[in-house]
Amino acid sequence: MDLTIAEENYLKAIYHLSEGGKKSVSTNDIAGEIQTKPASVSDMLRRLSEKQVIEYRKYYGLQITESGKQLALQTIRKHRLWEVFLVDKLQFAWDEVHEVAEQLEHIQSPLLIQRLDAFLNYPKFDPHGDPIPDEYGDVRSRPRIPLNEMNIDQVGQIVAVKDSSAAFLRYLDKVGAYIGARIKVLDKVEFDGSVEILVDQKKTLFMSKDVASNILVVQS
Amino acid sequence: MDLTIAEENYLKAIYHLSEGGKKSVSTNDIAGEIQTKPASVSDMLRRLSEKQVIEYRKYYGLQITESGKQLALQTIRKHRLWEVFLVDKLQFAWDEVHEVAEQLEHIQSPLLIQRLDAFLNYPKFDPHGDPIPDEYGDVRSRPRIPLNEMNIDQVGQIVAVKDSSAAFLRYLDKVGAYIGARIKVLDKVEFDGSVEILVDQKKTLFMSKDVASNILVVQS
DNA sequence: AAATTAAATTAGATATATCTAAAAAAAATG
DNA sequence: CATTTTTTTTAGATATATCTAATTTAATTT
Ligand SMILES: [Mn+2]
Ligand SMILES: [Mn+2]
Ligand SMILES: [Mn+2]
Ligand SMILES: [Mn+2]
Repeated sequence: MDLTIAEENYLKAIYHLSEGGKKSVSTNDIAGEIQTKPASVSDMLRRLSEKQVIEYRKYYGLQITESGKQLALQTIRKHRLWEVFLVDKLQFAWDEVHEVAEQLEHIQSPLLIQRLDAFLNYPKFDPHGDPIPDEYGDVRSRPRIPLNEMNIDQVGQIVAVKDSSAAFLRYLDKVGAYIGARIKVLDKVEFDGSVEILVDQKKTLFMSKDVASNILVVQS
Repeated sequence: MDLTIAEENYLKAIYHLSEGGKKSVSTNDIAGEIQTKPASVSDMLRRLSEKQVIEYRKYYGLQITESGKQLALQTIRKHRLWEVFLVDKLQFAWDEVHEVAEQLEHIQSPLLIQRLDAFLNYPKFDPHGDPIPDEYGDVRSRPRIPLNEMNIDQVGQIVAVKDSSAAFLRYLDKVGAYIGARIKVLDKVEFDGSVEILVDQKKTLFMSKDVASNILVVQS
């Protein structure tokens, strides 16, 4: 029982919103996530429910089913593998890959994904630091916290970004914050939550709380 | 003015049928080529005509326009580049690539194709020996003839296949006829048009006229 | 608790893409 | 050249996916 491209996009959005720590996923949330109107979402929820990838009671809410979760994870797996391909093999910048991966993730061919995975040397994370689910849908996720939650003098390493928009990623390129960079918190401003960090033991950076909260780190 | 995936598939079929040396392309031909019903074709011809990629008069026939030809060539370019990628980089066999390339050819990203072309080292031919149009739609086609039109004692090289079906390609694999192989015609049977050839100066092969007519060679 | 506001769904429309069955036009046949 | 056959198109139906506007349900406020 296959999903259409639209259904895959909706299901992926639902999965992301579900995992995003929100108690319940609303019709408006989904509409916001995939740039569509709530009326269209209601319609799609009915269809996804018929295909048993979500459980849905009108006006109450929805829950992704186990099979829905597996399908979403496979689409995410494909999306992230293609992103690695674009960056590692075709020299795309990390802010240029999203739209193309959004298309490539819908290509149907198990053999293709298996071979692509091998060709890329079984990567565990995509260019934005997000984990790549394996073929069984297992995700090995590292414990990671937003940079703004670190305390003064603590050290760590940037491992991912929460916001993958081109604007944010280009800003990070510009200031020299990249995945893998070692950082130390030099100062935190109580008033607005902004932070000052040392990158790679040589460069000092100021950033707003908003920016810092979209940078994910592992402490060391 | 963009085409949908279905429109791209129809236009590609029309282009192939037009180039195939046929004087005129019929509704039934198109239906046969893309596995659909003539009624659906009529409907699509009206739409392609509105988008000015074909000139179409009901019951009379159709002609692909210059802009239609360019669009078809770009889709063909993408299809063949992806085929090269699948075979050269992901170790697909030449009989496994068509279905996947049929999907990949519709991915929209000029940058992707430009980078893919460079990554593959600007290949001129796909795994079936078909020429890859350049980004301006120019095709450098070699003069090539069906193997069954060669005469006894003539020598040449296999450069392409006319039929790219998995069944035919697997047969060629089995008997050891591959693109690039040097051949010599040892014998031709007048009665049924079958031929006997020597491959790479060591292996002798018998093949029916039907098989030979689907193998394209350059004489040397 | 009634009234208001917000969220979600339904109704009805449009666009794409396909099909079967019927009708129309063109081609082939005697 | 009239008749039959084939080809092509149209009519009408179905499925997907989206929208706006109207309605319904739930949540919030007074
Ligand atoms: Mn997508
Ligand atoms: Mn990513
Ligand atoms: Mn295709
Ligand atoms: Mn090919």
